[in-house]
Amino acid sequence: MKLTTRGRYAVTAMLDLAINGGPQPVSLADISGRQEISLSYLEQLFAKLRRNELVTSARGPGGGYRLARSGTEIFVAQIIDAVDEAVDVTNCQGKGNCHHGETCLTHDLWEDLSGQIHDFLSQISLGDLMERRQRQRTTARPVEGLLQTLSLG
Amino acid sequence: MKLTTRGRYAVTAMLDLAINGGPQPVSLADISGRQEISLSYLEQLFAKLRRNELVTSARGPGGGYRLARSGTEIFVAQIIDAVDEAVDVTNCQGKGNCHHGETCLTHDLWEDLSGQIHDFLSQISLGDLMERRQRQRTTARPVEGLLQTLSLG
DNA sequence: CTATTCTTGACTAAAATACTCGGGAATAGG
DNA sequence: CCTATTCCCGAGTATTTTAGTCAAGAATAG
Repeated sequence: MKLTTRGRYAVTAMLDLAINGGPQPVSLADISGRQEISLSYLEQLFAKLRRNELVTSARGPGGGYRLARSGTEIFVAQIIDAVDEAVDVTNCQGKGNCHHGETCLTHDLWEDLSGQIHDFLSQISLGDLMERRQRQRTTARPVEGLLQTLSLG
Repeated sequence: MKLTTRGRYAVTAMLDLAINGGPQPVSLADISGRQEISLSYLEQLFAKLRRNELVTSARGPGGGYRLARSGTEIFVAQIIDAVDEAVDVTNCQGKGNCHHGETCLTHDLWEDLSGQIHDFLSQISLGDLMERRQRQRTTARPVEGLLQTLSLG
């Protein structure tokens, strides 16, 4: 699990799709305009999102992308996994060629840590993000503790 | 909050220090040998760790680094923050120059997400990691659910 | 037929990462 | 004092990743 701007782009684009889409597809040109992400870059991202079956596509005029399923069934972790392919936990990937056994331990450790983060992001769906957005719009309260109720409540 | 290999290097090195250190300092050469991280790279990382007051240093023969305080008082988030300076949440950093207000929303959203992860990693100390390592050594059980008891229990 | 939109692959500029190198400054031990 | 050891610091560099361009093509609605 990596946490980079690319992941943010992808989540942003998917959220745009969740908000502005529905039965009718949304073109990448639209998303590009709204979110100010270059069209060609979006194309690359969506190629991956499609391969990971998070979106479906329709060609031709009026075409575009649709969520492959309901926003409540698409999770942030899935989106990030789709575009930010897993970090290679370098050196000794299970090869056991570590010197004193120590090295491998710290790798396991890191894997576990990112696993925990992964689990955490696996609990947050696009639906949750939309719901929160709604709340933020209606009530003009400052941002506080996103998802307290969702994941750790 | 970013999650990269540099952060892993730093956590690994700090854990090495926590394990192999004590009242007497540990030289970077030692850590470099054990963890197979280049000495010069370690120097760069430890310069940051020192500036962030996570370690103290002693020059001259027999010198090296010590944890600035007990391992139970040093948290993974602090280590990562020290070496992986915060991502700039690009575009419109609070400038409000976003088009439809949508862009800023997704940025807030991402900030909140990484904030959550930050909080999570703020709960895990070097002491916790050492404790876990101990458990793993004594009992030869497969790795499972690191920190369940710690953070989400 | 044509404009629109996805699809693909190759290529590129810029940034970040993971280093190297060289010199210096402090200090423990002789 | 001398010397080896160790931290300290800045500059430079190779590699990788990121973010983005470009060009050609295939599907399809109207």
